[in-house]
Amino acid sequence: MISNLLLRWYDKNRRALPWRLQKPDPYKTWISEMMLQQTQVETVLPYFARFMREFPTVADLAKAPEAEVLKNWSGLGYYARARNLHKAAKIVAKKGTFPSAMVEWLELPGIGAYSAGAIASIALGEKVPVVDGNVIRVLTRLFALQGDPKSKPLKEKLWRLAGELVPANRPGDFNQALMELGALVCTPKDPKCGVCPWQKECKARLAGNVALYPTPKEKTPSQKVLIMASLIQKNGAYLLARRGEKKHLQSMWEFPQMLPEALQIKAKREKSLPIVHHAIMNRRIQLTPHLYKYVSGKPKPNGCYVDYCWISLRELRNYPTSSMNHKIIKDISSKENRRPKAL
DNA sequence: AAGACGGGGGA
DNA sequence: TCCCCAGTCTT
Repeated sequence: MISNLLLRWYDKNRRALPWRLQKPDPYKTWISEMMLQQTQVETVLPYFARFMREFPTVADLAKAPEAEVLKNWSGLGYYARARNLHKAAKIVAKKGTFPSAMVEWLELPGIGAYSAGAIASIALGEKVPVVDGNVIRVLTRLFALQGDPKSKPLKEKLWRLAGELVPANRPGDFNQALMELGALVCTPKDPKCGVCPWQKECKARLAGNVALYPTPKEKTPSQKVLIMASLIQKNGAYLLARRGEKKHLQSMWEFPQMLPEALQIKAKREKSLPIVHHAIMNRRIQLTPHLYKYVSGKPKPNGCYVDYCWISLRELRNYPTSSMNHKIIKDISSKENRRPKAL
C-alpha cells in the first residue's frame, strides 16, 4: 500500500517539534497550524514557545486583550491571522469545548479547508485529507496532473485523491508525512527523488519530467511603493500611532506615515534617515523616515489613525507593531546607544 | 534587486 | 473567480 510506504518514511525522518506530541492537543495543534501558514518552522519555534507561556490554554487566549495577542504575534506578519485566532478562541472558550470534527472547525474564523483538515486529522484522528502547497506539489507529481492547481476541477481532484490516500489508522501522521515529504524531499527545486519513498510510483519521475509539476501560475510583476514616516521626538520619546480597523495592519501601532502638520502637530524637521526597504507580497516598499523635534500641539485622529502615544524606542517591543517599524529604529537606536569614543 | 512561496476572507 | 492581506528566505 502506497500510504504505508510514506508512513514508514515519516517514522524514520520526522522532525521533533514542540507541537508534535504523543497525546494530541487541539490547542497546540491549532496554534501551530495558524503560525505555520505563511511562516517557516524555524521562525515559528520561538513564537510558539512564547505564545504557550503567555496563553497556556484557549481560555487564557480568549480573555486576553486583542493588543496582547497582536503583541505576541508581532514579527510573524499577516496579523489578520492573530485577530481571527483571537475571535475563534473566544467562540471556543464560550462554548467550553473544542470542535469535534473537521466541519465544525471550518466554521471558526481564520480556519479554512486546509486548517480544518489538518487540525481534525492531527488532533482528533479524523480520517480527512489536507491539501496545501506541499501536498499540491507532491500529488501533481505523483499522478502527473497538469493544469492550474487552484482551478476548481484540479482542486477538487487533489482533495479527492488526498482523501483516498489517507489511512484510517493514522490520518494525522499521514497528512503530516505528506507535507513533510514536500518540505524535505519533493521540493520545488532539486527534488531528492533518490530518497523518496514514492520514487517507484511517481508518474512524473517515471516520465523524467518532475520539473513540469505543478504547473506554475503566471506571476504579476512586483510594484514599487514609496512612502514616508515621521519620527517626532519629544523629550526622548517618539510619537506612535495606532491604525483603525481599516485595510491592512488593523489595530497595529507604527510611526505615523504622515507629516506632523496632518496630525495637528508643530515640529521642526531635523533630517532624513536612510531609506528602509521592506518587501511584502509583490510589493517592494521604500520608506523614508524623517526625524522631527516636537514643538507643540496634540495629535488628532486623522486618516487611518485613531490613537496616539509617546514612547521610548525601547518600549516599542511592548506594542503590536509590524517588523518594518523595527527596521526603522534599528539605525537610530544603535546610534543612541553608542557611547562617545574614549578620549 | 528580484523571485518563490500560501492559506483565508471577502467582494 | 478575483483581489487583498503589509513577510521571510533565497538567488
